[in-house]
Amino acid sequence: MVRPRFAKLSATQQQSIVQAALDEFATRGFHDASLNRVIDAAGISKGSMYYYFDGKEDLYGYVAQLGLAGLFEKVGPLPDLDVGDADAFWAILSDYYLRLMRALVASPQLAAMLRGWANAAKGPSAQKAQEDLEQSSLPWIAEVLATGQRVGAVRDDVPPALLIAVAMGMGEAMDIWLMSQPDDDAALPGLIAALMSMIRGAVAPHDPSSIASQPFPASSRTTEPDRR
Amino acid sequence: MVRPRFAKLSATQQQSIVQAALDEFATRGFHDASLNRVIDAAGISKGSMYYYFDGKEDLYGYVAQLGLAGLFEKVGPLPDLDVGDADAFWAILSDYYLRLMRALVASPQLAAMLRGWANAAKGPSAQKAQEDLEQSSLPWIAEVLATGQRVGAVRDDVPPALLIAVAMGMGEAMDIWLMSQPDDDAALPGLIAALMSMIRGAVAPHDPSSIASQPFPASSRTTEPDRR
DNA sequence: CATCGGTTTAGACTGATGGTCTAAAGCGTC
DNA sequence: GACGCTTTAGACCATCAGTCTAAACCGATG
Repeated sequence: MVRPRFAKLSATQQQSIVQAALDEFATRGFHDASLNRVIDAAGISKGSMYYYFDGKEDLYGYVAQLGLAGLFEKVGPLPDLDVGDADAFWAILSDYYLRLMRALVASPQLAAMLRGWANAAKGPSAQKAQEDLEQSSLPWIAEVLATGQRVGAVRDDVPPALLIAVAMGMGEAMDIWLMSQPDDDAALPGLIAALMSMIRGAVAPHDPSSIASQPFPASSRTTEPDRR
Repeated sequence: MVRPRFAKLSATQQQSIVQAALDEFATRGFHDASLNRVIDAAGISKGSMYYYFDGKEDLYGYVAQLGLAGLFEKVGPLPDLDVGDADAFWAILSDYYLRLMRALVASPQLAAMLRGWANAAKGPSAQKAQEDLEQSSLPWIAEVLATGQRVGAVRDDVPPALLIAVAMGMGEAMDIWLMSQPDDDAALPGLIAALMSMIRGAVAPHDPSSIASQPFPASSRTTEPDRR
């Protein structure tokens, strides 16, 4: 944990450390960030750094938490969701999420830092390996989705890249969850069925009357076609 | 890329290297795996290792791809999905996924290795920092889900832990996708709406007649209640 | 003012990492 | 047997996160 001593530092000194850490973590991700560089940039000695923080993770945690706290302060607390029916629930949640993301987009450094925790954390180098691995599964998924759209099993009101990203996110979460379950072979089919019903729910076309979602604006279909 | 020279090695020597790498990566995750240990375990010299592989990521990529190839060989290719209506599409996909996960569960080392790429990769140490970070958001999400269930906005036929895992996976994917988009403030509301409609689709109760999902077996509700 | 004691800083040091490099050994071919 | 390419060995490098000791600082007390 952050040592309480840190709070006793002068505001400017606190900020120079936090800023140095933010810069480093945001640009290089957690894994490739160098504590030594942070120390240099902050203009303190190694001894001082370890006097204030338990280590790299501790520093990251502190800075991230600080950033998040600022974010939530800007956005305010989550409104009470228990005020009406399901539609009201989703409307409130949607609005809050929008405000949150707007605030996050407004602080690119924090965004980069948070994004980098699990992902860009694998620095520029290790990312290549993952890309290679994903490259083999990505066309696969894309094709499945395309087929799904053809047979009317998959919605087409959302940019395909987003559909793929979310589907992969779901898949990853499910895989990890499944792998962390006791391998009860008998329970597996039920679990898989539940998982697929969730994916289906997310990805299947919706009855427009039951879900009042405004149509997706075609303008922002400029979704990094270069990324492949 | 794996140097072609590697293929010229004797099968036993190839296997000793692959096995050593698999052991190391599976037990310690990518990040905490030590190439030096793999080299020792495989009984080769550093020079040889770097003569056959470009580096750590390369080795990981090769071993992972090898494992995946074996998996898909066992399971067979994805059947043609374009054979009927949406229901057929989902039925085929669901069945294939089930077979895939069964095969994966049957090879725990490969499972551990893949799981460890992004997640357990952060060794025992770094995990704590992430837990701390998630700890603050997890109860938050859990509460939102609970409220959602109360107002009928969230399904309750799936273990809450799974619901949370998948919802967080979706959220993470969306956040990263959103952050990687050009910040077109005007397009944001439309995007968020699309995202929320996907989450809603995944997480909302389904009309049982439209989605023939077998009810979730209450037996396997033993989903690590200790993890909190 | 002097001394004492806790707090803070400095930075040398440790053991480890992934990766590089050079020199030698192996070995097939002429 | 000698040449020349392939393969191996392992010393070496920069860098990393983290430890540790000794000095500097500084307020309180005599």
